[in-house]
Amino acid sequence: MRMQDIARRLGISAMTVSRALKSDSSVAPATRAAVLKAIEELGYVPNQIAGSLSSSRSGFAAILVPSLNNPHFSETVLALGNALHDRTMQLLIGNTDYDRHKEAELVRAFLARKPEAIILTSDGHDPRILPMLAKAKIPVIEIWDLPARPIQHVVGFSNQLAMRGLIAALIGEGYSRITYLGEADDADTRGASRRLGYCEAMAAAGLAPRLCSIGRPPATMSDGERGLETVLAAYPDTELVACVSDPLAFGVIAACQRRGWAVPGRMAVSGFGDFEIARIAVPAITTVQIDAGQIGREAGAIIGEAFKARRDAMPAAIIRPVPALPCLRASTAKAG
Amino acid sequence: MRMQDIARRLGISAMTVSRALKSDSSVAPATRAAVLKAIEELGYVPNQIAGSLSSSRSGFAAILVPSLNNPHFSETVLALGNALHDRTMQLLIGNTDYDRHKEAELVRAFLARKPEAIILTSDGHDPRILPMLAKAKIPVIEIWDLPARPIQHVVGFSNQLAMRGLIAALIGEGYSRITYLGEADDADTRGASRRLGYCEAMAAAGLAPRLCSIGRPPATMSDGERGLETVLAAYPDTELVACVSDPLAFGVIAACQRRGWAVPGRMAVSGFGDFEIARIAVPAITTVQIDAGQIGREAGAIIGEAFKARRDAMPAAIIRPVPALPCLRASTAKAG
DNA sequence: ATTACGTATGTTATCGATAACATCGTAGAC
DNA sequence: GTCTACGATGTTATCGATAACATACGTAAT
Repeated sequence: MRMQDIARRLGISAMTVSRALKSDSSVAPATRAAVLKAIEELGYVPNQIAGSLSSSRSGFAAILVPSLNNPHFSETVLALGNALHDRTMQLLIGNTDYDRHKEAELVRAFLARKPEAIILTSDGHDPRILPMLAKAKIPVIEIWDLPARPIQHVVGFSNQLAMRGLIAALIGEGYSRITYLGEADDADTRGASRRLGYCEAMAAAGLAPRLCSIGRPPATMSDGERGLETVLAAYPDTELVACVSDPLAFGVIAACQRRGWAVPGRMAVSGFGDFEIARIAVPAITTVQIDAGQIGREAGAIIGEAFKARRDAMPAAIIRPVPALPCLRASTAKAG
Repeated sequence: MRMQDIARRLGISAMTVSRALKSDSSVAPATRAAVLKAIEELGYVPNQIAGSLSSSRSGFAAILVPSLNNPHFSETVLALGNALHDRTMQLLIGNTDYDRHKEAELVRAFLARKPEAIILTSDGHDPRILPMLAKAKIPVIEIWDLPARPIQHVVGFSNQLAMRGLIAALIGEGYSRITYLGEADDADTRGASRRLGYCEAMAAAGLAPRLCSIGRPPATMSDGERGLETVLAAYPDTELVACVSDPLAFGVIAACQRRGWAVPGRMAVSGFGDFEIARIAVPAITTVQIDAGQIGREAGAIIGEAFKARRDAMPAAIIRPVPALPCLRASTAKAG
């Protein structure tokens, strides 16, 4: 069924049907009512593929996340989806699985569908995507970090500074034998940034870095449970395990509790991200607070601004930092 | 840039370029190599919108989930995405937010993009989507439950039977003052099914149901933390809180621990779904085991079968049950 | 009364790839 | 050596909506 069929049925032209479906175009109220009624009765669903080809507006934006399973990214995706919904745009979601090659493949596949904007989460990209993105001439937004050399717009924070701040605060609390537990793979440069931040904070306090790693990202609760062994094998005198993320920290805490070790007391643990679990867990987990939803909303706002700017010309790159502050909780409390 | 441009550059026709990009069509190896080289050099990305309109194959499937934030659904989505990737299909993801109206809106919006299959997660649908789905003439797969009146294909399990089985097992362990904690809103009929299963198991044991509810779905850890109060206010003698999901159960356990109550011992808690947290938490949480990934993979397989069947005609509805068995863990262990 | 303009609608061309059909050459069969 | 068949490629029509332009009519301004 095509617009043509609706039109013929009403003795009007397809163009009028098309116009009746756009709220801003001029159609007599009676005509519009008749069209909508016919569409409803016939259960007609317009073919947006044809519409997109003709109008060269696809009506969606694409977002690539490293892991949909990560509640943080899904919260960002959700918030962005809602923001776009208000602009009657849909969101196409891609999962890169922390893999640059897969990301490049997805970028190509998505660009083939002509998104009106694209949001990238990982910051270390396959260099081949840059020319493709440039040619696409659409807003590109990198989120969840502050890349050294941004492609275009950015909404994020410095993972390095954030982790450095957290570790510095913990050193301030009196900890010194702090061991870092994170991913081995440098493909996740957010993880690498955090590790670097840890090293800097240690160095600033005159302490040697103590690094341990689980496998490749994402860092899961199960990784944390196993990770405690790794940490103790390498640095038996560890008094605080600084984890690359909250779920990993939760796993470490669980492993401690299984051994009958008090957290804090026998062992302190910190995370990163302020996942829900960090607030609910007993003990509550010291972490770095990030508002994942805000990142999504800001990205949505930038898309809106970019479209407005395109009309007025002058699409300047927007760098929008979001806060990422240490939040000390029970898991690293010093025995009072 | 169009295929035409690539073609002209090589002195061939656009059709040959098109063919060079399909691996199964007959093109001279030298020609194909030249085309691929030119495409690479020019950074050409085919316009799939035009391709879809022409070939009437959009190359993607759509899935609607109630909540992307729920790690279970995101695992299903992930597994399905991988399964489809092998068929060079992409996955368009929609979030219904446990809202039938929103679901209907998304179904319409997705169908406008002509997906080649559609997967629905919630089982209580807005009746208006049925004619639209029927007209679309594509495979429809309902997942995560066994609907009383399936639209077409199904991959899932009976939430009602699963919860009944779990509660029966717990009654078998010697519990009787079991209070159910779940969502209030009937829009989430999976939750309603589980509640019903609980009621049946209690009735079968001659016990009166003890129902408490948090707000509308999804049930979060925070809801669980608050939920303990609700339970104790209504049924102060509760010895086991049976929760609609694992995160909720975790919240209840955390609330108990904050009060200094031993779990189990002073209070037992069960969940549903076998989320990672159920295995890692201390104590590990008694739950119903579901393989969320398997549901996604099976759905992917059904899409494959449906396409094969379409060629051979005869698209019979496939009902594929997946296991959902009680798994008793420490959180409901009786003091030995 | 006439011009001008705006609203409601129709007509035609177009978006870019691909299906379907047409053509040409050449390798192998007899 | 001629015929057949198929592999490689070109040509044309098409998918369905919409942009752009065209038309017709009515109303307000002069």
